[in-house]
Amino acid sequence: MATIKDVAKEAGVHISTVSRTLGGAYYVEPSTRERVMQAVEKLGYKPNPIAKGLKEGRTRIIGYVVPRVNDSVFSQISQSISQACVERDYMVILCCTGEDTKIEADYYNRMKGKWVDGFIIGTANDDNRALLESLKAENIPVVLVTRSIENAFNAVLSDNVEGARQAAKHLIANGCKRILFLNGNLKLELCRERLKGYQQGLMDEGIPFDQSLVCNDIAMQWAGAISPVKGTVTPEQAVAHIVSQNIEFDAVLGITDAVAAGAMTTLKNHGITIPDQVKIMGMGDLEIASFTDPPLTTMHQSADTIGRRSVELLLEQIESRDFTAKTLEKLPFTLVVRETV
Amino acid sequence: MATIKDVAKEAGVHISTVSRTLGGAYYVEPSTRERVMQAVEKLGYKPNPIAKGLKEGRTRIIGYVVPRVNDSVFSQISQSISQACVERDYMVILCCTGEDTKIEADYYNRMKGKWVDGFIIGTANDDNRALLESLKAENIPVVLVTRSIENAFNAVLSDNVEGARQAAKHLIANGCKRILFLNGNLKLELCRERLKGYQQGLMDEGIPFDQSLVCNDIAMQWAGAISPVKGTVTPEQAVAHIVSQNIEFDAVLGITDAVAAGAMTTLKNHGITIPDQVKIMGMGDLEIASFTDPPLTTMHQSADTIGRRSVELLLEQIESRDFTAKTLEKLPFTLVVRETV
DNA sequence: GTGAAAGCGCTAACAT
DNA sequence: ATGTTAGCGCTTTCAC
Repeated sequence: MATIKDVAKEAGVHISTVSRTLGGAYYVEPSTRERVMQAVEKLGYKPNPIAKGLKEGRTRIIGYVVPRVNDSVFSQISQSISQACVERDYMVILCCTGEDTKIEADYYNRMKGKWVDGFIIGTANDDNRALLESLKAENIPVVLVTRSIENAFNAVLSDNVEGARQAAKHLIANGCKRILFLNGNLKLELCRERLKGYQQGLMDEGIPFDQSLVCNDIAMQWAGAISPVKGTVTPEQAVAHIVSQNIEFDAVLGITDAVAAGAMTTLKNHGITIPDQVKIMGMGDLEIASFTDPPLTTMHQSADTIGRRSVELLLEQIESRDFTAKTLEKLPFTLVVRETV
Repeated sequence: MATIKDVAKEAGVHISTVSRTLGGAYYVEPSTRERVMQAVEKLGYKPNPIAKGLKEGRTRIIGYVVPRVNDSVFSQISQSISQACVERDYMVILCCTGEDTKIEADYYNRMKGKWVDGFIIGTANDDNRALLESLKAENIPVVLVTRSIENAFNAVLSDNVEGARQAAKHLIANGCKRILFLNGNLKLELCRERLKGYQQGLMDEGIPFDQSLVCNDIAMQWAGAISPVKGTVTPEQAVAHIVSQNIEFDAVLGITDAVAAGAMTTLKNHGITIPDQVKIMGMGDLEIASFTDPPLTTMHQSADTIGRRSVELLLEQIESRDFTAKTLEKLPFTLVVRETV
């Protein structure tokens, strides 16, 4: 690897001249510049970003923290984050925490300061809030994705209340009156919000809320992707339980597509026809939604936009060196009608 | 952020003493060590890995290059790579190329040398071979995942020939004689190998190979994940075409689960029953395989193992500074019988 | 307009 | 056993 020294020698100038030539913001004699550029070309010189970062106190690296990338939503978001960063000449350092707060704490400790210029974080829940607060206290730029914590942090996510509300209303508009809501862990603001939206949808249409139609703590991801999280129930188990209790319902709203798909499987196994006897909706619109039978009607979440906006927001802060802004961007869901409603 | 200087001042020693205390391999007076450790604790000091890397010429970062992370296989592999690296105190820098060789070339140029200690690469195809060769020529440790290029590079991947062969044989064992093989782009060694395995399976069982039962250039991923790749056909289109041509077949082997699932949808739309009239198999055993109706019989690929082994192999090379080893690890597929065969 | 030199945080060879 | 110092590759201030 050629260094700045090699280039300087090759061009017969001092290293600082090379640095200035490449830095752009200085005037160098055109003929000198020419020679330098030729040397750069010849040696295939690329400035060493580590040395640069050490000097400048900036690295053009961002830290990206998620529970797991093999989650349909995060894999989509990761993709768009990666692309957005490539375009802007930033690097992404990935950390999958598996929702383990210790691993996460460790990562922040190692990365903050000199390693990364800021973080994009997809792990926000009630457990790691203190961690996030301490990042903020140290003035480290942070953008949350997919999840938020009150209005305390920059975040870009889907409008969960509104999305769930529209889902409920779509179901009701199609004649449903008793909608089973398969929810995740209420530690996640996301789950609390979707629950709220579900309730609002009911209320909008004058349908009474029935607590026995809400199941919490459903595993939100495909079971194969993760070792089962304790305190969690598969959608299949939940639906089987509900059915065995003879609780009446004419629709299922899954907090994610995976949940809806799981529910669908169990329903079909019980000989319940979809959408005739029970209608189903998911939220997310990810891969499986198009492969279930019948294909799943769901609320489409713009994962790409979430990813792209999060890096825009973060880099804006980093580059302006202004960490005071607090933006909460809520992107709309859109209804995708397939065949389960 | 506390630096080594701050710690030295706090402990009343020279910075090199701090460095030695932390480095471990040197003897320092226990009382001194004690004071240093207390200062470290008090200040929450973490060595700056950038400075360290600059000095040592190593970064404990590995570059991870994939076409896209929002691909079921790669998202699984990424997850296990990330975990394996966390355990070993390495960082992962992610680059999604979108199969764009220019982006890829750029990334290597920027990263190699001082940025990363080595690469894990999931993009190998006939187009970027020169790029990979040049990495090798520069003595940069590389491990290929999921794909290989002859035996020219370290690689860990599934045994594609054997996997496809077993799939074909399983179909034949279940009475199939005319197996439609929906293949991807032959630029990928992976596709060439699976084709070969398919043919071997046929041969093993004395079934004649019929070229008209092979479709190449099928899009291997879920269409929603990516903008359609040109020169590519969806499995749905391919099957519709075959059916319209009245080509007879009693089974479909999809090069991936997504392909098999797409085929299944089209068949069902044509009123063909599965598995009665046509049996279906995929390869990979990823999320969608459990959600199709009927659930897909497929060859399970151990994505986790691929990820974990690839980092083990890479770090072995990096840490031994011996880049001459050439390991080609082929992991077995295992048959997962569900309901489409 | 360009060269010299300091310094970013750290490690390792060399003194003491 | 510990302090001193050079140097990793780069940017930037200061001279000339």
